[in-house]
Amino acid sequence: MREVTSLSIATTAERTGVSAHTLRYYERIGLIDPVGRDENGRRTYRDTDLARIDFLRKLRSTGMPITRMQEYVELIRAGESTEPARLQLLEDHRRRVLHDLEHLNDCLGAINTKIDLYRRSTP
Amino acid sequence: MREVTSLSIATTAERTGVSAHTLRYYERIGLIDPVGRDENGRRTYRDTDLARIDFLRKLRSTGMPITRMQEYVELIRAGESTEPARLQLLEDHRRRVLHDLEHLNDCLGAINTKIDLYRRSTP
DNA sequence: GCTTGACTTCGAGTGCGCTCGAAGTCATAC
DNA sequence: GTATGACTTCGAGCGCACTCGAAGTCAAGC
Repeated sequence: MREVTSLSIATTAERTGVSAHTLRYYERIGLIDPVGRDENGRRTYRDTDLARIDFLRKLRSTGMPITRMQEYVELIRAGESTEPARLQLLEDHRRRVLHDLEHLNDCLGAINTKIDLYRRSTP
Repeated sequence: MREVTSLSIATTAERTGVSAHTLRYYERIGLIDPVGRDENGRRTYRDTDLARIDFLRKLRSTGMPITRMQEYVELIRAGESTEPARLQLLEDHRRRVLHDLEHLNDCLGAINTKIDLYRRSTP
């Protein structure tokens, strides 16, 4: 038996780390294109869907707001001509991520300093 | 004229990047010890208050929940004997920050890959 | 002496991103 | 045939961390 390319919402939830509730929500708000359905009307997810979800998850978990993500997928739907705009959007987001990395590192420094302080006073 | 060590809430807000509303909120929920007051009952912040606020801000902006921060300041209030517990709390948080840094870097890679892809197809 | 504006308290409101629950359908297992 | 359990839709609810607004006080400027 081969690996099937069509997964249930439960399996998709498990594999992507996005709850079934959230998967439906993402579809509802247009973040995910309507996925396929089986003969019983149940959602079926393909590898390409999974890939999309994974990437969206990465955008989300790096702090991109839902509305921004909606813009992004709108651009995808609008066709190839929007590639420069998509590039722009991702580059903007990358700047944000780089900034966050810097900030996190900065804060890490302060936390380390504090930890060292406690270590010295409580050996 | 020397730098005064006693700042208004507005100046403190400006210097720390925390709004006056939020400063009062933090005090209300016990994150900041009650600060001094001038003869008119207005809050006055000292350098030590600023330092505390700055550090709390760093904890907050690295994802520590308010409740956790409350635990931390409770430990400080409870005296020196809680230093090991504070150390523990900060070390736990550092682990979290390190994990987040890793995650952010990971996502950055995916974003970069996508950007490269768009750059290639839209030269 | 009145306006301005920065402050005070308090509780209520907001925005985001889920998260949940109710009520219903369907297919397989027993 | 009925129980189980995974799914469906839909709208409502939630938790977090602020954020705001109303109503009042006070001091300084004009």
